[in-house]
Amino acid sequence: MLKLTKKADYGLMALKYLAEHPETPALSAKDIADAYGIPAQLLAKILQLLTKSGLLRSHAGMNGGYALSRDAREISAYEVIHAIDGPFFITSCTKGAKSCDLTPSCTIKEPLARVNDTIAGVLRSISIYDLAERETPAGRAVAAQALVTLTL
Amino acid sequence: MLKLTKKADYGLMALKYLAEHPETPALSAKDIADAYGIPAQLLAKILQLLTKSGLLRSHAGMNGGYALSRDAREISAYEVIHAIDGPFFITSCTKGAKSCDLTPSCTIKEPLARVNDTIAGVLRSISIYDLAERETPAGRAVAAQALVTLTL
DNA sequence: CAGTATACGACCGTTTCTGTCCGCGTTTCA
DNA sequence: TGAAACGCGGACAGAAACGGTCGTATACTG
Repeated sequence: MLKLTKKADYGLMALKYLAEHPETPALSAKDIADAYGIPAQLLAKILQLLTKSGLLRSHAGMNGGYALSRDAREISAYEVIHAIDGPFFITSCTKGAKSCDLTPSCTIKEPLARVNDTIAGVLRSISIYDLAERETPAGRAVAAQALVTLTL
Repeated sequence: MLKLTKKADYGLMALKYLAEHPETPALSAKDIADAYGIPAQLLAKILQLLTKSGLLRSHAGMNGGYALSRDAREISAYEVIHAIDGPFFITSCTKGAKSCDLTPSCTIKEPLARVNDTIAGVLRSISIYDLAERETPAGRAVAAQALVTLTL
């Protein structure tokens, strides 16, 4: 419940890794998988999803692999999660048009939809660059600050 | 992914329903289940969990049922979700002490933990009362405002 | 051509989720 | 006192999601 899938996790890790190696033209799925000790074939599929969503660019053949298609600052965690796990919904019901069938049941869904938007906003405010930042000096102020207002 | 379970949903709906009927001394699981058209036996178990967590008070026997143990304003959505689905974690790894086994893999977990806290904070700022509020005049200002600061 | 890499679909084992069943204890009321 | 209405709690089964693997086709490099 309210948990990222491992796929999304892996995807974020992979993008982070790519963001940390901007010098190399491309990194293969295996390279990244080895770096983190995650299943290579699974990672490959995740990277393919990210490629289809336009977050990565791929190149086959020797010395091929994947590279970020934009600056790490311009890729949000939300985009990554959305690309991998599909549309983002807190509730099981609120899936597009057809809500909870009949029954005026889900009067609760409306406020929860706002919560959903709030969380999505938080995720949107976080970029891969934010995740990739190495050392975080204790005394340092805020690197990224997301002001979110939840209005019920 | 990042989705509430139906149980949590049902739990929130049930508490909302109870909050909307403060006059009645107690409502049975069946009453609430019928009101929303959800499986009665399943709801019963959910309400039992909420009772064990101290959010509800139960009374057996005829005309028994459940009632809020505190004012609806004093029960947060977070408490409900936590009571039903257990500890709240965005990531699969961050479960207490033992993180992602070996490999310095999850350097990504640290920033995500903050996201986790942020979301938890949002959920904590929402009470059952907020959910239960009926009409929300379009022109009305904010009913509840949660200012959340995400610091990466 | 040989080697390396992505692309993509099929498949499977495990876990989690949802929902049901059943027997038990408790309270109320006739 | 006994039946009915209710909460309590374990066991369990079907369904779906998840995590991961395999095999094969395709694309690029040298």
